Amino acid sequence: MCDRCDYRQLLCEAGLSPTSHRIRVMEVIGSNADPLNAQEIYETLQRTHPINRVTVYRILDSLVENGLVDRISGGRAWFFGIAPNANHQQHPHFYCRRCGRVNCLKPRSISMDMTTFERIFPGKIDNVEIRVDGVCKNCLRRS
Amino acid sequence: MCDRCDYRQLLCEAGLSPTSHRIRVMEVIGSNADPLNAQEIYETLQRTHPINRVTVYRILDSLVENGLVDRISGGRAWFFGIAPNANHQQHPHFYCRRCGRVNCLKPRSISMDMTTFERIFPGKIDNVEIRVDGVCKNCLRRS
DNA sequence: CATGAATATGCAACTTTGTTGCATTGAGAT
DNA sequence: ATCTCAATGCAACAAAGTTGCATATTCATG
Repeated sequence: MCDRCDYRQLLCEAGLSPTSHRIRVMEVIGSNADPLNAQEIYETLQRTHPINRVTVYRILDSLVENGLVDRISGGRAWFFGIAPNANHQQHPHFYCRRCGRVNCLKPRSISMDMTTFERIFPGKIDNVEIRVDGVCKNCLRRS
Repeated sequence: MCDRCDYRQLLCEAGLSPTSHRIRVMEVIGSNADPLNAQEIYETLQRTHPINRVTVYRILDSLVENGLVDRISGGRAWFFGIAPNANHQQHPHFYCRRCGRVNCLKPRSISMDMTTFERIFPGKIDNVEIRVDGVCKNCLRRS
C-alpha cells in the first residue's frame, strides 16, 4: 500500500523503539494492498526471519495502541492495515463472507456525516469503522 | 427493545419452526435495550430453562442467517440485536473498549450515503455496519 | 567500551469464543 | 400411532488471542 512511509521514523515519532521486528511488521502490513490478519502477517514474517507468534500479537497491539496501524473487524479475526496518516486517507472496508478476505474501499466511496454525533456524544470516540459485508466479485463469479 | 414484535410469527414468516428455545432467544435479545453477546444470552436463558451452549450458538446462527437478528462486532465476541424490521430501524453501534459493552445509537445519529457505492460495487452487499469505538460516558466518569 | 536498567522477545501453558460429529429427542404430517 | 426430519444435547475439537515468566536486546550513562 505504501512506499512513501518511513516506518522507522513513524515508529520513533510514536515513541516506539524501531526494532527490526516492528519495522518488518510495518513493512508487511504496508506493502499489502488490503489488510491482513495476524496469522497471515506471522506467516509472511516467518518466511524470511524467525519470529514468535506471540511477539507478532504484541507488536500488533502496540502498533494499534499507538495509532500506526488500524485494527479492522472481519469474520472471527482482526485484520490490520496502515492507519490513516499523511499518505493514507481513512476508508471503509469490505468483508467477503465466502473467501474471508477484507478489501479496502475507496476513501470517499461511502460518505458519512457524524459532526452532530461527535458534538452530542458524551463518551470518548477513538475510531469509527464502516464495514460492508457480503460476497466479493471473485467469489460471486465462481458460484 | 421491543414488545411489539411477535416472535413466534416472525420465526414462522422466516420459515423457522417456532420452537420454545428459539422464541426464548428472540425474547432475550428483544427485551434488552442493547445487543448481547452469546455468553450473556446463554446465561440469561439458563437462569430460567436449561439449554445447551451449542444450541444457543446454532439458534443465533440461524436467526442471523434468516435476517431476524443482527450480528454486530464488538471486541472479540459477536453481539446480537433484533434486526431491522417494521418496528426497528437500522442504526449504528458504539463499542466501549473499557467495559466491553455495545450500545445502540440513534438510527439517524450518523448519516451515510452509499447510493453511488451500491450502484458501482461489483459484489453482493448483505449488510453495512457502522461501529464507533471508544470509551462510554460511564467508564469515562470512573477514571 | 563496559555496565546496568528498561524494554522487547521467546516459550509454554492457558482462556475465550465458536464449531463439528454424532447420538437422542421432539414436533408435525399422514 | 407411527414415521420422518428437524432440533437439541453432549463431548471433543479448533481458531484466535493472552498471560506469566525466563532470556535476550537495546540504549543511556559512566
